Amino acid sequence: MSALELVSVAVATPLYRLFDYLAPAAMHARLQPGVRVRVPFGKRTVVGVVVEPPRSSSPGDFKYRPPLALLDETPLLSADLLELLRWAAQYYQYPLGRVIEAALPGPLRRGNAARDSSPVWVRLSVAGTTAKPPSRAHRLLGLLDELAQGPRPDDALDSGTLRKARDKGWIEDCHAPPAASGIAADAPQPSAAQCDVLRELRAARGFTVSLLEGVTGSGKTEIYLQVAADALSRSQQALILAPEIGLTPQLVSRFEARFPGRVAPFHSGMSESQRAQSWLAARDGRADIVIGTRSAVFVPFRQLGIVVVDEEHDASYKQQEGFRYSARDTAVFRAQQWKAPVILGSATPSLETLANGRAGRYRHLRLPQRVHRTAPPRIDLVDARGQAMSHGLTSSLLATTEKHLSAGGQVLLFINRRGFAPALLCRECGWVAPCKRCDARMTLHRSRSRLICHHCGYETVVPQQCGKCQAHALAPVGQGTERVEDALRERFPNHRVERFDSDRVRRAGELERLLRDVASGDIHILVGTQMLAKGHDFAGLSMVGIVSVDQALFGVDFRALERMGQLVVQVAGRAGRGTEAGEVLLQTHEPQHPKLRTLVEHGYGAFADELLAERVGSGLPPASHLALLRAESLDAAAAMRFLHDAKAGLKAQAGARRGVAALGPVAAPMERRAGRWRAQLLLQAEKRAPLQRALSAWVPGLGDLPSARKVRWSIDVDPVDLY
DNA sequence: AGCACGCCGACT
DNA sequence: GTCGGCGTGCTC
Repeated sequence: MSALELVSVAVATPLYRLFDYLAPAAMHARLQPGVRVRVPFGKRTVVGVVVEPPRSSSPGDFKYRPPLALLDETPLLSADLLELLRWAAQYYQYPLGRVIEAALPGPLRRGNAARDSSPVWVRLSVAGTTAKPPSRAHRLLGLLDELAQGPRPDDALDSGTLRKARDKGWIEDCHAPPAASGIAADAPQPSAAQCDVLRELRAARGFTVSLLEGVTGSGKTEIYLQVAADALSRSQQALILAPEIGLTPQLVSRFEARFPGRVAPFHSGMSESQRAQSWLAARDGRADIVIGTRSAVFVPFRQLGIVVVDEEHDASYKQQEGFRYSARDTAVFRAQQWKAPVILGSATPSLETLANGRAGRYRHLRLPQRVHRTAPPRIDLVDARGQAMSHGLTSSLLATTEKHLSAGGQVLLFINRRGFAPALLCRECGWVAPCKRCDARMTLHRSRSRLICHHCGYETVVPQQCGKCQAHALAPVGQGTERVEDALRERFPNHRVERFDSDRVRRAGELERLLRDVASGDIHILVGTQMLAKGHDFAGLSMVGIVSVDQALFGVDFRALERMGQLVVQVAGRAGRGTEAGEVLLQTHEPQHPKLRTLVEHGYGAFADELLAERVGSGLPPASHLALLRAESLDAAAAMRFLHDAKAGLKAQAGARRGVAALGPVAAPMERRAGRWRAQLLLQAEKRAPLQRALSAWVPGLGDLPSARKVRWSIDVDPVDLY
């Protein structure tokens, strides 16, 4: 062995390569893959991760620099985590250093020690139990009172008061009370359908993927709880993914109630240091169940035994910028790594997952019945053609709303559009207020008296005159949540109407507060966007009105219809009280649209089958595999030029592109956005392997094209939309 | 991405 | 005479 060895280090840069450092003999044994090092990088110092075992150097290697410091005694990233990250970097064509950066919680990414800094617990000392602080020392008294109930973690208490109490000798550190081992006894008796599903799941050995199809309220969460219990009883851990933080608290509390002290949450609503704690707790086996959003799929485990992806169809599992991974697909890879089963749960499975089920790659399990309710809601179409409309609401929709309100029911009206109106039109000349930075119309937000572009955030005051003919004839066209909210307030002045969208519900906790008012019956009419479509159970909701889905029927994106169907079924699922089925009305100007008819007459399954058949016919996913090279630039022609060069580069790679078609480049459906001109090149392949081969040979060199200088580009493997 | 180097316009 | 614009080159 030579005195100096080379180590390959992944550094967070956009470069598709590793960097070698020359390590002194004293470091060799400890420079194992997964260890973090502080290294000089250009003029900076950065934290990198060793990704290859050290190898011997040759005399010509003097150009390399030594690492400045070794940051871990034992690898921070286990071999299996590193394997996962390497797979993701390869599959999604993103530099390994940046993949690692995205997978590590902030403190660990910055090189902080990987130690358990979970809170110290404190309790009353013997002296503390009889302590008599002066009655004016409110805080001190409060602390002693609280500790009289039992030990508390110090991070939940005021540090100044703690210090005073420590100085007096009234409190002392202690161990955290042991987490209740095993499982709280309140697991309900599973239904017959749940028993069938559980029997199927338990019969499986090793890696299997199961699609668990079940409507809202069919008891999917109980299945997750039971399979997690199975894993825990084998001393294995569980990973549970949910699409949004908004839904995680409920899931966390149900798991926390069943498995006290054994759950580690992991989502963007937590502080970075809390996330680092959960990450380390799972890695070291101190936490048995990790529940989190997308990024939790990269949390390391000591012994992973089950993976659950709830609402697997949800688009938020796909990261839409930077490292564009799919947490659902990555979760499947993880389960395979651990030879563990994975459950993909949904009432409205994605076409990808359904196709895998039809092909026999995934098992398809069903929970057909609602546990507490009878029939799933029927959806009735309301023909809006020729009907009198008031702010987008037909008189029949309003009449049904009135019927339910007077019967004491609550009503949800769904519109997938924020603001008052999606356009401001001149009735004289037809001019529509445009965004000056995008190929888009400005949305009128009347409550704030602003025009706002929903694509770039650009805002202006509301103009009084037409921008073209100066006429004072501007009128809002179409409707958003604000307008429907106003219309309902006017029509039902004695009922409380609340709006649920990201404008109204800005701060954390606000949604919870409003939902409490819904639960208590204070709110009678809920108007909102997809925020209302997910998760929340509304016990008193007897009617759901879908104001419009017509844009989706003619949407440019190939997934527009699929998403429409999922959204409609999810929103419709909110309706129903106790054992009464709810009433669901879907208002449309296209009541004869064949897809809409299939959806309401034959249900999501038949609807999905039709869409799948069409995808096969048109060669779109899941019948093919796509990768999208996007580029944007302030210069109108630069993005297109780069994509042409990129395409020429692909064609030059003779062998590599067999089985891969390159379509375009074409201007993006919205060519100008936020002042940038955008274009895209689509790669399409029947099989994944040739696409992957072509990408690996092609993407790492794209940044070296001279025309890449003037553009921002990105590659999106398995894109969810083509915008 | 950072960060530095390098070569041409409006300011104390 | 300089401060600073962003083109272009490099990162073990």
